[in-house]
Amino acid sequence: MPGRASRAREREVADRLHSAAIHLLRRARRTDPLTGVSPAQLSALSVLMSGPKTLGELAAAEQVRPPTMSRLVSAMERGGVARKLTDRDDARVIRVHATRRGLRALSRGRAMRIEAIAGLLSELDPDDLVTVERAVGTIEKILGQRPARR
Amino acid sequence: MPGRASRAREREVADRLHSAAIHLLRRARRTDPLTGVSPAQLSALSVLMSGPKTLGELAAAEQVRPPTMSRLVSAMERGGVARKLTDRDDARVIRVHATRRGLRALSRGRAMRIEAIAGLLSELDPDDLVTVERAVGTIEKILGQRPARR
DNA sequence: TGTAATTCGTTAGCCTTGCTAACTAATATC
DNA sequence: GATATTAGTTAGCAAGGCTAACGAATTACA
Repeated sequence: MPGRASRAREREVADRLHSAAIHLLRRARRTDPLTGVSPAQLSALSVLMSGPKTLGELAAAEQVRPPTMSRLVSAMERGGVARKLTDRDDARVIRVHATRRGLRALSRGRAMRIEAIAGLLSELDPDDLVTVERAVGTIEKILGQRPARR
Repeated sequence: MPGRASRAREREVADRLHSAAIHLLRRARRTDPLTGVSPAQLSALSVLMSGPKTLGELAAAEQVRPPTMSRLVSAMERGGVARKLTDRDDARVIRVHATRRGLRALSRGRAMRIEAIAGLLSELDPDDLVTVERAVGTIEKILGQRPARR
């Protein structure tokens, strides 16, 4: 079990990781206005890609409150990228589906962000790319456990 | 010079890196409401930590437009975490200083975010931590070049 | 020197996306 | 059947992003 020296190391890495994540995302977001679909909608669509979700599930997946997701989904429906269907067994429940148009918008918008980041990564030599890839796997792992309540 | 196969690799890594950054920051931000200082202010303060900056420099460093930074700095001044001083040689220029109170708020708020991330990192074995550390260095490097115009 | 162009920052006004509080409607419980 | 719980919505607020349009100061140059 690690002691306090390693805790300081973790903090230092955490600090730099935090800052790198912020600046990386700012960079990636610069393409968003070109998509016609907002960042939050894009992110919700990426959750819906794997199939319909209830509004509550979607809010939880996106780590926002139900009212926020409610409004977002309504905007998505107006924009034609998602549809709300009432559950047939429980009339309180809303199932949210991505439309074909939504999925197309997703791949377009996402592609632009990814392309922006990939463009940065293309400046790396192969070893560094491997390092980044492994680190991402690691971060996915630690984010994956712990479900995330506030 | 890399060909198209490596471009596909870069895209795949970019995709996962993007998603990991989003989820990591969401996690880190959960402590923000406890600080009294907003995330954007915290981030600006961290730039000012290294010394005063003009408003334009600060906007560029934070990758936002001047009006956005103008408003943010005004709010920071109202909140007592920064001060605006007119440059003595060029009266168009505003130099922004962090106040002592701002620096204290920075270390408090930042510490909470960092602690949240460090907590995640503490689940890693030493090898994985080294990998993450190296990857962060790499990402800092590629973000550092290219000044960032839209 | 005096006019025109440029630069720095601000104001005004818009949009998106977070939140909480308070509500309605539907279902479950006792 | 009354009560409690659950799912979403509505209303209203704040933060933080943007563009367009502007004022003031400085620089360039005819």
